[in-house]
Amino acid sequence: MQNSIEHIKQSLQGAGIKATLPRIGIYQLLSTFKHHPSAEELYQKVSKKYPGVSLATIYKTLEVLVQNKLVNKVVTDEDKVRYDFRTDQHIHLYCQKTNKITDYEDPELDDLISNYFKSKSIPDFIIKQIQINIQGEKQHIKTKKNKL
Amino acid sequence: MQNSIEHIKQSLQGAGIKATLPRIGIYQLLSTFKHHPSAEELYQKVSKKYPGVSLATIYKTLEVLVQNKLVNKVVTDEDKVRYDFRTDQHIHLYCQKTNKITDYEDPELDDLISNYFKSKSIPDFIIKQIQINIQGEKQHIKTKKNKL
DNA sequence: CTTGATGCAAAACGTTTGCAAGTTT
DNA sequence: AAACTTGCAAACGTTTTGCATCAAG
Repeated sequence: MQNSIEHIKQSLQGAGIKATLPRIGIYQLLSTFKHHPSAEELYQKVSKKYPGVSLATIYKTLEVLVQNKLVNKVVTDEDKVRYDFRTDQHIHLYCQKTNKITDYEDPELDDLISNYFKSKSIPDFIIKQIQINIQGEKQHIKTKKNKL
Repeated sequence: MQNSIEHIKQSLQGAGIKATLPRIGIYQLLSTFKHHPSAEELYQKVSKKYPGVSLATIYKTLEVLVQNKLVNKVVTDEDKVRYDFRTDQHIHLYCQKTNKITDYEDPELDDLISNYFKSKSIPDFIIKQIQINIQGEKQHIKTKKNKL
């Protein structure tokens, strides 16, 4: 299993940081989300499994994970920062109804963009990263009486 | 002149909000920037022309402008929110050296993306807006001994 | 004159910090 | 045992709020 405790532990140790219980819990939990939660949401969820973990530890841990490139920060129009288990280049879908951020996989679009910038460069600007965010509304399809 | 006091006043009144001195000052000042300043930066600059304007008013005014679609919010990896005079779809360049955000005009890329999504849609997701941000480093070209 | 905007100071919010006590290696 | 991590509570920086005063329509 990809995100087993053992695997999580190894990721942490591989990054050269101690595999403490709060870290394992937070990093593992994050790996299970399809959306990208805030520190507060992680705190709520982690607390269920590991009661006593403080919010400060959530923040400190997330910062360590980000510094060690195990996790990515995601900013939003909202106040709070979100965290993403994935650190590779991908597209984010922002649902304006639920405020949830999810991933969108589209290698074709990735290619389109990167090919475009191979031929065209921006004057006096060295491109390090191209970020694409798609805002919109997720449709929650019901099996019966489909609202769409 | 595009961004004259008169023109600014009309924009405010056209949006149905009172054209007060702080609003005129803030909105006009914002129109003159090539980058996208924070509330604090606007406060510093506005204060020079209109001493006595409070930071709270800057925030309240910006919120009103955003609500009335005269100004756009821009989020960054940093703590603070930035504000953009332009409300039409365009690309942002984030300079990682100076933390400045500037506009990048590329109708060709805009077309490329919008054409792409005409043929391809995202399952269960209604696209409202596509945002492209380019992170990188602005090169400050010297006249002689060009570093590039 | 009516309505809505301003300024002030206080509060709120997410996030960070210092430090003593506790864990991991 | 050494080095690092944790929890707590207090501090932080940005943004918001309540309310009395003031300005715009």
